[in-house]
Amino acid sequence: MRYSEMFLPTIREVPSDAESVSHQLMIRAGMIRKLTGGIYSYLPLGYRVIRKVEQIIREEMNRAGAQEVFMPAVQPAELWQESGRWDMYGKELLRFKDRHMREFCIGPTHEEVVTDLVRNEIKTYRQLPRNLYQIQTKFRDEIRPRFGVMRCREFGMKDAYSFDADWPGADKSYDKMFEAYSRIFTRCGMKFRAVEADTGNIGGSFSHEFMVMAETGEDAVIFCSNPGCGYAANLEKAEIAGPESPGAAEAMKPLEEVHTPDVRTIEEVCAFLGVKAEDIVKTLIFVCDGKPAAVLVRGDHEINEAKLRSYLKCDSLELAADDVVLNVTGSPKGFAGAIGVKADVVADYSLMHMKNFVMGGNREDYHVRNANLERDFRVKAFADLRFATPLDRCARCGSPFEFARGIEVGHIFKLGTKYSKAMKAVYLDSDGHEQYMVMGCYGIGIGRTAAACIEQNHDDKGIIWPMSVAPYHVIITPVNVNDSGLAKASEEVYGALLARGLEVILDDRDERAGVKFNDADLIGIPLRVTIGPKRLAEGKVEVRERKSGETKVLAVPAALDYITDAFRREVDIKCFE
RNA sequence: CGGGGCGUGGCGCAGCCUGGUAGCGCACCUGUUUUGGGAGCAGGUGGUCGUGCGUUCAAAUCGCACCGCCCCGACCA
Repeated sequence: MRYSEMFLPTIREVPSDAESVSHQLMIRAGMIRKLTGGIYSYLPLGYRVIRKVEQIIREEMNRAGAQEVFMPAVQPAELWQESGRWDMYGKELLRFKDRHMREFCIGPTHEEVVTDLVRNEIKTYRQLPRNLYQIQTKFRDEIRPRFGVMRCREFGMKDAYSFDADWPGADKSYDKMFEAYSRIFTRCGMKFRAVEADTGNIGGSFSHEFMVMAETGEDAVIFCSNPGCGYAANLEKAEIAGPESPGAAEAMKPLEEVHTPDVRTIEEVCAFLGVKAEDIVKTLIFVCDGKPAAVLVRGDHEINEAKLRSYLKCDSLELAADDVVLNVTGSPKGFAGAIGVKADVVADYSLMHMKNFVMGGNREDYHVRNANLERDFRVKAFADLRFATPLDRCARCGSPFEFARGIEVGHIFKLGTKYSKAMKAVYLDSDGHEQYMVMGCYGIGIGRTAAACIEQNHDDKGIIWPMSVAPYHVIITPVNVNDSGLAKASEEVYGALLARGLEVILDDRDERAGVKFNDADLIGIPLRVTIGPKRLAEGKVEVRERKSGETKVLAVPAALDYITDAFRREVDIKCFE
């Protein structure tokens, strides 16, 4: 493509409303433009990258035996009522009515539609397993879209759904997708880790997230430092080694109420009473499916709501409002404790052996010292309810954890029979008995993958595309298009590279060399051929690699071969043989 | 939804406090000189100052309301 004819508006200045590197660069490189909050257009350059990512996904999904379908974005409410998610999904689900006042939504995901499709067509174990996938636009009315295409409301997603006759089969389908995802993100040129994750409102028994490692990632992940163990998980999910063994027996001291006027936070309590955060027990009141619950953790720990939600097995969970706190504890916020609280009490494992601790007094401006389990209050159950800290140890092997940040580009779930039961997706087994299909579902955010790729592959001049997803492989930069010799040579190189099947930009704009070099760097084309008067007089051109900055001066035929080799070398996936 | 910030040519901003002429850089158009890392000179196009109501002789500027956007929290590919 000739640059002079392209719709490629690059921007020199950093847009003021873009925060993350990938967001800034996607706008500056003319890949995307915002239509409205969380809704973006892809311009030609951006869309080429999207199509490259999609193509890699297609190839790997097909290789793994999945088949591509295309399901509707608009979905009837009845299906969602059948699965129970019409009421559960919340405000993220964009709902509307048609002219007959029938209710619909725009699909944020497609478990309902695909389950409906499969239950109507698959009748026997002989037709299983099947894996159907699509690449399609989803809409999730996110509370706060941000970072451009990284977290937006309308976005492209590859979603796949597997249907198996039994659990071992479903495990096999899951493993195949795990393998396919690993190949996909490797081919996209990214460093990633698969980590165990919380299943959220998709549901199911088990899941892995594919995390692209980046300091700017929204997710915290932990890894076991022992390579032989290999445990890795989202911080939300990360299991902490169970209760420690009891320390030296300490005698219980008498409970003592202390006046602590206007002392509410852990920091304030520490300062006022001269105690350490780990000597305090923090009491938070939650409302779980309409019922209050008091949750206890040590003062230096944070409650993990995802763990709490899964432990309590509740659909809705939120911190209690002020009036509920007053009602349950008898005091305003800041003085809640477990003694005499009008709610079930659950506590983190770390409390099991605590003695003589400080906690809220359930009375305004009072705390208590020397509180003790059993003697002063009862805990209904102990569980792992908090976030891991750098002091914690791996639950599997006892080694220390390492912390990192990542961007969730893919998520695979073992759904089990959640949807097949709710929607009666059944088949007849070889004995003629009706059985529920065992499902899995597997998502990849397309735009997010492209954005994550930029987060990992850029420098201060712009994007550095891996060859496999680059919008073009080569850009030819004649230093001066008004020089007829340079123009002619550029056209020849352009034609020759196209003939070799490469995707090429010829920067035929009447701009100064510096402008063209900067644009080429910004949009991140992996290889640049510079054609200038001095080299050309010797029949030579320069080939520069974007990533390394390495420049080779070569005669034209040698340059063509070098470029072709570099292309093959980088797109070739050696890592899988 | 709660907390914070911002809306002024396409982009980045100043002006607002202390009401009275809309201004700067980049981009864009014309001419000219230039041509290997974002050129120089000369001339030029383009703005309902987010929207509405109010205060005032007079509002980008003061007040109120609304809308939009960005950042921080609960969601997720």
